[in-house]
Amino acid sequence: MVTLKQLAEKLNVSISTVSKALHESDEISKETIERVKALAKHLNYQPNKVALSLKSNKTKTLGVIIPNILNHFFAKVLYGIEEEATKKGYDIMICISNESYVKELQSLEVLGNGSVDGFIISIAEETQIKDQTQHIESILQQDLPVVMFDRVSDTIDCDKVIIDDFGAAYEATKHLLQEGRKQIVLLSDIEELSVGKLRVNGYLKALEETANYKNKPIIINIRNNDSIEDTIEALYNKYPKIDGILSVDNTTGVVALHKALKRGIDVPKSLSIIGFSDENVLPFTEPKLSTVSQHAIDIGKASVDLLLERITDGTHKASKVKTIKTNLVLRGTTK
Amino acid sequence: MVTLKQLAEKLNVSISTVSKALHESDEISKETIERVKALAKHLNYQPNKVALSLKSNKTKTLGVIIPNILNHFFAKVLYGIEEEATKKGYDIMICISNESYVKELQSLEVLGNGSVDGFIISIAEETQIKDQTQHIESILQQDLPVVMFDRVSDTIDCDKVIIDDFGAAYEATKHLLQEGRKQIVLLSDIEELSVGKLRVNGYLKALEETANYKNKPIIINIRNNDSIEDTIEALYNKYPKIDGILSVDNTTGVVALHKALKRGIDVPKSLSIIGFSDENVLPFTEPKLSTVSQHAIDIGKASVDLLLERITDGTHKASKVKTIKTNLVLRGTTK
DNA sequence: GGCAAGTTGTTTGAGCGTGACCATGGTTTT
DNA sequence: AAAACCATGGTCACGCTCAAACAACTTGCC
Repeated sequence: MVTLKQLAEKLNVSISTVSKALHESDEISKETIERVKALAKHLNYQPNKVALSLKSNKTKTLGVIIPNILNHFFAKVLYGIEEEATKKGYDIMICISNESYVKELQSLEVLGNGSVDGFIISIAEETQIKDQTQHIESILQQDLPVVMFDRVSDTIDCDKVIIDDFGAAYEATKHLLQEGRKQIVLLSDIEELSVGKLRVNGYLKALEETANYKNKPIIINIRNNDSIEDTIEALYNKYPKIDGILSVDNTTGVVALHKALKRGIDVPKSLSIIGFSDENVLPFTEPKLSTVSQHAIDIGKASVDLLLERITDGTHKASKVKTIKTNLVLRGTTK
Repeated sequence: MVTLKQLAEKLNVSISTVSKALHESDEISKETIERVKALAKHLNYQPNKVALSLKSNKTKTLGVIIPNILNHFFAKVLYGIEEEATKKGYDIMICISNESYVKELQSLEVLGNGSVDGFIISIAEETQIKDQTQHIESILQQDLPVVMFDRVSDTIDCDKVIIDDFGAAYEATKHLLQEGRKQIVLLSDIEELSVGKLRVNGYLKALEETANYKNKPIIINIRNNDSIEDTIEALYNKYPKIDGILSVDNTTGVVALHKALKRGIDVPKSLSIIGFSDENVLPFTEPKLSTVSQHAIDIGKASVDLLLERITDGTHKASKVKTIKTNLVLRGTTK
């Protein structure tokens, strides 16, 4: 890399003259500025980012910790984060916790050594189950701002970006009820997560509120080692009268649709399905799956904006929680 | 952040004593080492990574530039990159080119200012179409090593990780021929990419070699704005006798399967389908899609290994090209 | 005309946090 | 007393920015 020193030597001026010239300081004569700039351009001088970071104690880099990059939701949030960060002149460093508490802890430690100006994190399943928060508190104590998204912890006081999981599931269930569905099942492979629980509550609330809904709520939790397909087959066998499905994750709804079609069930005439999937599954379904759209890109964007605000304004202000609106996109699997 | 200076002040010793003590130098007495270490631990001292980088001119960070994080193949490669880099003590900085040449160029420039020790890149579609390489050459000239994966450029001399796209498509086509298929269609939504072209060639070669294959090759290219579903419907209408499909991307195969089933075509009895999809689509298909497995995680891992080797050994050695083996995983959509 | 005061353009120096290297002063050994 | 050793301190450099100092002029004023 070309340095100021090298430019200075070639031009027979001091380092700071070069520095000031490149910043177009009015302390420097126009001719000198021209000479310096010409050479800098010719040699393709670029200010060394590491040196700037050391001097300013700012890295212009954000640390991002996500549980699983193979989950399309997180990939999409990451997309939003990258886009917004780049737009604002920030780089991002990525760690994937792989749903492991230890990996998450290590990632925070590694990036906490001055590598980043702040963190955006969605916590690992293990962290959420064990309700571990010390590692995040520790980062906050070092005055490094943290923004949590989607999977947040109530015990940590920091900025957060969430969707209204309760409301989204409530609204989706209400829609199924309005269609006149009499036996609505909730499918979930995210039982352990905060968002999973909130969505279940939204579903339950909607059913409770509906006086003429006679059946009991049916909640099917699919755990990591269970076969989604077998579980759903079993569901259809056990409840042949099922006429509504709310899938609160991004896989089970699609599988439920395929299995229903295979059984000759008429979707949406005799069975409505709503999922929390993303548009990426749409080419694979027919009729097209109706979904709760979570605006993952907006979640990423909002997380960056909150974090940058915090980086600029400091840690003294009260924490903000931003709720990204969801909307119910009715397609072919609902009436 | 706690610094050596702060420790030194509290302990009433010099900065260099603290530094040496933390490195367990034998110039320092055991008691002092103990005292220093105790305080360092108590205050959670961590060496400032930026200062180390400035001093050593090494960042222990790798720059990763991928065209599209929402593509499951790239997400999976990224997973492998992250895992291997972390294992080797490196961080990664991510840029998403979004298939745009300009964004790719900017990313290289931004991270090339001393932020990273090397790059792992899969070039954008636009870059590949325009055959732009100057920006990458420019990075190489700065002695920053570059490893290209999957979408590589023949005109650039650097380490590369590829799969044997030609061979994989050849082998898959051969399999369809061995099943006795008489009219095999190739589906692609990656016509413009080097890998897409190689896969087409593998398909063509296999057909050419087969003397008793009478039909002409049929290649259906689906461009960005085309509807995959409409194109495939049209295909089935135009060629009712089609009995084999090779999809060289990760979407069209699944769609072709669904459309075939809907038409009542018996898969795999009267139609075989092989895709280049990843396992993530399997829950959504029945019968399960037979695929060419690309070992994306291994590609990521190999890219990191090649890059670290290059970082350690310098840029003088001849470039390496590593080919990751594919294998044909026969599932339910082939006989 | 002479000299302080201002103007202009540049250089010097300090410091960000760290570790390599060299220096110092005190004690012990030969 | 010279040599060796020990524990610690001091200095420098990495590349950069910024305040302060400085040199060489030009003005202004009596």
